[in-house]
Amino acid sequence: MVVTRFAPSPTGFLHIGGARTALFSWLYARANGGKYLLRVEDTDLERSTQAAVDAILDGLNWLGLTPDEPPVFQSIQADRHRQVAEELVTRGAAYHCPVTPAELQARRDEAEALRTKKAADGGLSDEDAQRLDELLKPYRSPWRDGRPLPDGAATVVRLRMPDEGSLTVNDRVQGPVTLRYAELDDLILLRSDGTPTYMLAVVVDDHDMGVTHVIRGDDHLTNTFRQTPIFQAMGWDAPVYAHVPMIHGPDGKKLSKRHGALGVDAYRDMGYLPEALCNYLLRLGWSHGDDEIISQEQAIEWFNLEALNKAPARLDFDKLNAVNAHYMAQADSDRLSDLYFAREEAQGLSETERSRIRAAMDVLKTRAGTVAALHDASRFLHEIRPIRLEGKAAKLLSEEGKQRVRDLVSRFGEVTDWSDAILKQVLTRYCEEMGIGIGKVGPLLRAALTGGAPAPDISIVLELLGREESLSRLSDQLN
RNA sequence: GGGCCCUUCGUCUAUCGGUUAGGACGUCAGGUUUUCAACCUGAAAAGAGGGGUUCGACUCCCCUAGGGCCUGCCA
Repeated sequence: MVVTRFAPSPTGFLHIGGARTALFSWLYARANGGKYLLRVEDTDLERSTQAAVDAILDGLNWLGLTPDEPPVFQSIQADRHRQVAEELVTRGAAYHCPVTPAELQARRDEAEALRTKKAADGGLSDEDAQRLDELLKPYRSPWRDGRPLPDGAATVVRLRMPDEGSLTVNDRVQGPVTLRYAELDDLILLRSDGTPTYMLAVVVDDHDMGVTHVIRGDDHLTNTFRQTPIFQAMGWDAPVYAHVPMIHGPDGKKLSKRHGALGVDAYRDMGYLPEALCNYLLRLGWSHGDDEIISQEQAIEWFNLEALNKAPARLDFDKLNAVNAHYMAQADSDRLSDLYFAREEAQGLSETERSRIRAAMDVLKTRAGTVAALHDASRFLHEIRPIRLEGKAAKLLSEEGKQRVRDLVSRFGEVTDWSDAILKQVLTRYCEEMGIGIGKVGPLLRAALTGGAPAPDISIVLELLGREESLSRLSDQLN
């Protein structure tokens, strides 16, 4: 059975890139009748927070990407990880190494110094060049071949990376990728305090959880070559890998807070619908012919790893907005009303306003691109009497203008079926009888009815406002 | 520095050796029109550069340029 997982580290919110890989993992599991799991990679206890865990769970929940089983917390598996590390040592695939972080840092510093020297002087003495060469090679501890450990020294456990040969991984997105083992260090499996590192923990957990397909950002592509040898040394089957390209900002640079590296909660706050965000994210780097609007059912049916692109994609808010506008128009009106009323800017609304908005939602949702935009789109339904006309609108209210409003108030007053279609008839008939274009009264009515706020067709505004409110707003202008 | 990955309209993408290189968002023009939208019609807009392979390359190969990732006792 196919088992996928999403494995965020809880050091911040669930960002858009994470949401996308979660979506892909979820879809792949669904498409193959498999299971989708969540593992919280909290091995770095310093930086992991409960708030971040909550934010990630929240975000996934909002998007509908809830895991099929309760989340696994990596930190509580530490004993198991240690046990595997020791097993690796007894198998000869790993070894204890007493070299300290300070010594390692000194190495890097020396290399850096040599490099700056090279850049500055345009060259290096043979001796220095050789030294730099040595320093730049992937790390191999002097203890890898059984040199006796100093008494009482704290050690890390390092993986013994082969010196010869290479590894080819058949990535489902990237295709076959080959790397020579000599390019990789003897990476650390267990820190000197006995805690497992990420490289060890992912491998053990992916194995223990029965993960068959790892779908993750391509920033992990090289890590695959660090992890596969661990699977091999333990005699475990490595999962199938699919490294998906990362998302870039609109400027093509790495995502930063300025442009989109926000938590998915920020997208919710901006008024995007989860299904719209999912649709947009799905189309970012993945395609199914010319299809743009893809339902969840279709996505599950169509999703495949091979159709994923290898190039990074840029975030495009215009397109996201367009997709969202589509889903807004399709969405259930009561649901949208509830979403809007839950927002901060809707807190001051009166009961009357709320019920007007709810009743108007069928119309409003086709005009607002986001839940947030519902606010402006519904402003004309607020209790804004008496409306004061200013500037151009006030000038429209000449004696002639007043007479027309008076005429219309009386004609509208006779309407028994207060519906948009009838009201429109009344209005056009009046214009015909008076021999004027609708342009003569339209702007005036609109101003009197909405106070200049964006609003739908006049007849629809009349219907949404209701007979009493409409007539009152118009009559207000006659005094 | 080294290794690996990437490169079609402004953006997301289709194309899997033979197409007028298609669609979507955005842009522009026109239409509709009582505001703002929406909507309708139309237009402009692309194979990074250079070499090959081939009867024929966006598509396959190589080089260059540009971008990204990894190179941590972070994940």
